[in-house]
This record gives sequence, C-alpha cells and structure tokens, in this order.
Amino acid sequence: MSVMTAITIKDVAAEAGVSIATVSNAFSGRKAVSPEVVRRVEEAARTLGYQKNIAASQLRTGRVKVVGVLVPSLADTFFAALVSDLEKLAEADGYQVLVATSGDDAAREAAQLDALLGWKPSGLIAVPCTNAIPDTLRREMVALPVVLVDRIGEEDLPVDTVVVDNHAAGREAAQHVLEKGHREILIAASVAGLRPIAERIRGITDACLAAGVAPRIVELGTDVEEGAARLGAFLAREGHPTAVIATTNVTTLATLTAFAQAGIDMPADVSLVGFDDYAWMTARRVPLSAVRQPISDIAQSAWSCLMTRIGGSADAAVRIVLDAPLQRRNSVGVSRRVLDTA
Amino acid sequence: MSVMTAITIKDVAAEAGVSIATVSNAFSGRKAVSPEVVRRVEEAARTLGYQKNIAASQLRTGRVKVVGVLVPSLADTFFAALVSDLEKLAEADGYQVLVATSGDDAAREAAQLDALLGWKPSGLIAVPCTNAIPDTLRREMVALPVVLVDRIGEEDLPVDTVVVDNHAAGREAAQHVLEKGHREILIAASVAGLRPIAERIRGITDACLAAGVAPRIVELGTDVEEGAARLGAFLAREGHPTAVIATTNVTTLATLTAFAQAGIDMPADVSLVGFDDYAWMTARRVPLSAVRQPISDIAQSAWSCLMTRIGGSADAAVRIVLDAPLQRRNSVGVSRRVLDTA
DNA sequence: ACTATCAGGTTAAACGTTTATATGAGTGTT
DNA sequence: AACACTCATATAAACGTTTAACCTGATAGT
Repeated sequence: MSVMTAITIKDVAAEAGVSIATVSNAFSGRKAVSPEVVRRVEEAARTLGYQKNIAASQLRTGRVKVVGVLVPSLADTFFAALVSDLEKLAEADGYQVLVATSGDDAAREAAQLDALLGWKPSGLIAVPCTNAIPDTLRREMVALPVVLVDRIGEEDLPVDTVVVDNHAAGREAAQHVLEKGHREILIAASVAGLRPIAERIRGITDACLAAGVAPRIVELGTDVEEGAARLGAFLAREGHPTAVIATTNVTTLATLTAFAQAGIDMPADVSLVGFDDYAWMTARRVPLSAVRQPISDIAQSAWSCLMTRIGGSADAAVRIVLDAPLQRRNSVGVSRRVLDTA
Repeated sequence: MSVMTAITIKDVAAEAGVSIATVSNAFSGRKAVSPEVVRRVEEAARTLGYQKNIAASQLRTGRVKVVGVLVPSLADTFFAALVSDLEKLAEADGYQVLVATSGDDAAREAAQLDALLGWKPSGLIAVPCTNAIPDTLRREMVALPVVLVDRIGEEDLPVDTVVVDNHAAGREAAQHVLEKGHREILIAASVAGLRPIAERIRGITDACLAAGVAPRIVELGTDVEEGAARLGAFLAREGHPTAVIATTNVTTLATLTAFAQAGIDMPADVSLVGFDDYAWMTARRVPLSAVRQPISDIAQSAWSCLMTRIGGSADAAVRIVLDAPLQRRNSVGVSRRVLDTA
C-alpha cells in the first residue's frame, strides 16, 4: 500500500487490459463493447474499488444529475418533510440533491445560492426566504431550470411556481370557526409580511368580514418559545378570544404552548385551528383541527415541473396552485355564546 | 445574447485584461496581485456574473470543501434536526453538505453511499441504518475521514464515533417510573434489534430487574400509524400496563396516538416516558416527561471530530459518549397501587 | 473480387481550474 | 554599469472524464 492515490479509470483500464475509452464506454453503454470486455472491466472496477469522479465527469460533459434545493430551515418540519419528499423523487430519477438552508436570512440565502450554483446543477428548487427574489437567482432563472415554491412574493415570474391556495385555506378555516358561532377571533400569524401568510390572513379576514366579524392579529415570529411568550403576553394584556387560527405549524405550536402554560383548556375555553398536519396533532386527547398542506403533492408538482424544464421544455411558465383542505377534528368547539342562547 | 455558454475564468481574464492565472490568484490570494488588478478582476467578475466552477476546481486540487451526510430519513425529526445543526456548523467552516437518506434500507444505503463518494468529499458523517457497516464504507474508512453517529453496532471501529449513553438513559427513565410506584411496565420499542434501542431496553430492564420487576416489550416499527395500530392491538389483547416507556420519538408519538384512540388518560390511567424532546411534547395540557437526546451536542461533537481528522490528525479513534438526561414533567403519575395503600 | 458497412477497439483533445515555472520590469547595492 | 533580488504577471501542464475521429478486421452485398 504505497501513497494511496485514488483509483481512476486509468487503473481500471490497465487492470482490464483495455483503453480508458473502452472503460468509459463499457460503463456508459454509449458505444458497443463486447460482453467479454464489459465483464473484464466490471470485474476490474470491482476488485479495485473504482468510483467514478463526478467532478471530472461533469467538467467534461457540462451536465450533472444534481439539483439544488434551498429552503429556509430544516428545523421546520414543513420544509424537512418537503426536502425529504424531493429527495425520494430525485433518487428515483437518478438525481442527487444538494441541500442548502437560508435560515430566513437574505444574506445567507444569497451566499448559499452562490455556493449551490458553483456546482452547476441541472436545476434548482427554492423556497425564497422573503418576498424578494435574490439577484443571483433572478439572473440565473433565464438559463437554469428553476422552480419556486411556497413563498412567492410576485406574480408573473418567468419561472414555474408551486403554491398553495392560501386565501382559500384561510377562508375555510375562518368559516369553520364562524359556523361554530365564534365571533372573537384571533389570528396567530408568524410574519404577516410574508406573502403566503398575508394571503392566509386575507382569506380569514375576508370570511370574517362577510360575517360581520373583525378578527384581530398577533405576530408570533418563527420561533416556538418566542411565539408562546408573545402570545402569552398578548392574552394577558388583551383578554381571550374564543377562537384562535394559527397560520403556520410553528405558530400552532406556540399557541398550544401558551395555552398549556396559561392553563387554557381547548376547546372548552378557546378553540383552535392549526396549520399543517403532523402526527403530533392527532396524538392528543383533543385532536387538532388543522389546515393540511399537501406536502407530497407540492414536492411532486415541483419535481415534475423541474424535470420537464430539464427535459428542454420552453413552454410558458406555469403556476400550480394546490388546495390545502381543512381537517375537521375536535379542537373547535361550539362557542359559549351559541350554547348559552340555545 | 448568443449561444449562452457559461462564463469562465477566461472571460473574466479577458474582460480585466489579465491572464487567467492572475484571476485565479486574485481570488485565492495565494500569490501577490496588485490592488489595482484585484479591483479590475473583481469588477469584471461582478459585471459578467462569474461563478467558479467547483467541479473544475476540485478536479485540479483534488480537494473540495464538501462533506457527505448520510441519515436514515429526513422525515424523522431527530435526524432532520441533526442534519440542520450539521449544516449550520458546516457553513460556519465554509463547507457544503451533501445529504443522502437511506430510508432504513441497506441496499439504498449502499447506493447512496456510492453516489456520495463519487463527489470525493473531504469527509463523511453517517448514521448507519443497521448494525452492519456497509462494505463500501468499511473500505473507505481507512482513507476518508469518517464519523459514525448514533447507530453503532460494533465496538472497536477504526473511526471516531459519537453516541448517546443509551443504557444510562434507559435506566434513568425506568428508575423514574419505578420511584413513582409503577410495577407493570411496558417498553414501546421501535426495532429491538438496533443497537441503540437494544441498549435502551437493556438499561430499562436492568433497572427494573434490580427492583424485582420484569418489564414487557412490544415492537412498534418506525412508522407512527403502524406503531399506533400495533400498540392498540397489544393493549386490547394483553391489557394495560401502568406505565409505558417509549424508546424513540416515533414510538412516543405512536403511543400517544394509541392512547388518544383508546381514550386512555395520561397520566391518570397510564403513565408515559417519551424519548427525544421536541416542542410539541411540552405544548400539551400534560407536558411529557422524556429522555432528551442532546442533538446539538451530538452534531457539534461529530463535526469537530471530522474537522480534526480532515485537519490531518491520525490519533486513535475516539468514542464520544453523551448523556441523555431525563426531563421530568407531568406525564408520569404516582401509581394507583401506591395511592391506594397510602 | 471489390466495395460498403459494421462492430469493437484506440488515440487524443477538450472541459475550467490551480500552480510550478518562466519572464520581465523595477529597485537597490556594489 | 553590472548584478542580484523582488514583485507582478504570463505560460503551460495537469487533474479524470467523455467523445469525436480514426483504425482494423470481419461480414455482407453486388
């Protein structure tokens, strides 16, 4: 065992007694190679433990089966699940996924994007962290297949987008609590400026206004602890609503935490509609009613858009809008107002 | 806008009126370049939107700031959180992370490992999906810095490992429920054959046996729905224990789901100690007592081991064992047996 | 029997970097 | 004025792969 230099196609060629071109052809199958030689090459590769150097390969061909995926955070279950699904789809198509997280910070997002692009991936799926599309990305969009997901701040983007019908989702959630007689409704938003959140809020507000009710809004941020503290303070200061609608899974958790800390019983004291749908929401004495984002459909749609573009399609950009249906469970009770008058 | 070929260092050199070597030096700083030229190069790069081709760079140098991370699944919060932490640490050190998931399938694991290794990363952090180390990995371990985390089936591996003291964690959980007077204890295991799970079970069993109690075990697998169904069936068939100790976050969720479905009140009817510690565990009327795995410490340890190895250390392999302390909250009640005799 | 085709193989060039080596222009020193 | 020395820049080779172009027999068609 000498200097331990990596095994290249050259070593395999020597071991199999053929030229390197033949080895390459034997692997890729682009040119006919006799079965006997293929066997020798494969055997040589196996005994030597040969691994193709992807960098060299991609340098030569200019293409590589890699797609970049950029999300705000893997600590948020929604994005982790999304990436997980994308990864499975990618694997099925023989692609490798390069994951980067922006941490909801525009500067980091730009830096991560640069790093990602350095790999010259064949495509990119991104959940921007703000409404603004980073410059690097905007420039790249014309040349590189890009699919934007979830946080889309602008209309008429020149790339495919996959979003959820946030307005409808908000409306449905609001209608549900309104039907149960609630009139004092609080919206537990994460960051109201974010487009999807703004849409959800608008959906809720529209439905409420149609029923002559004015909902209130509190911003809880993107951290559970912090959000619980803020909501706790709000409740102590402003008094309890009869129903809360949370607009993200993080605010749902923050709300539940605040309820637990303040000894608020759900749904007896306050009702709640959560957002997103995870196992922990049903693993409770009172299973949560929640707006279910169709994560695997989102992943599926984004992936097939990307594959179509990588396949060379130059069709006009499509905008896929998916439904986020309300899962009615037991966390929304009939309002006391209704019960009393009954 | 002609044929849209990517911008290379050559274009930058032409634009700045210098040679490509100077451009390279201007970026890397390995050789002195006059400030004026550096400025011109940077400006040229900016106006052209130049992005270094990492593949070419890595081909030439043989090194690249990338580490592979292989975990069983990103859908499991534990691994998602681990990857998230590793990603942050990597970014701080200027490394990119290549994520792959094995889906708890040995064949997929081997395939993903091959794909990962094709990038010739400078290191690898892996959570093997079974007790057995894949051959590819075993062969690579001598040349490539590797850190194994969590699922370690063998002792005396030639690489650094980071694990949790699972035996102690199990013991502590068991002692807690024993102290509260419980004698009918059920272990909700995921897959008893997995080394960390086996250790946890052994820890629980040892503590129980010392108290003259024989715990029972039920295997629930790695899926929440499935696990809840299995536990439901077990409970219906065998009757209720007074306390359940879950050995993973998934089995914790499965147990809670089964409790909710069967209308079992916790802790009045049955007590529970969960595993791992997430926001949803405290966002409840009865916050869960659970064994808290120190995820960020695990990530931190694994990362610094890897960096040391990449730095060239040839010290003997270290084995880092971290504590997983029990978080005592309200899901373990005093057993009825004790209450009655009091 | 001569040519066209084809299968199976080789040679060499190219991809975009980095870097060892060469070059050349200043700047002191003698 | 000749020399050594430094500093900034240029030239060219190398990394491991793919692939166009070329070569050699063998087979088939006329």
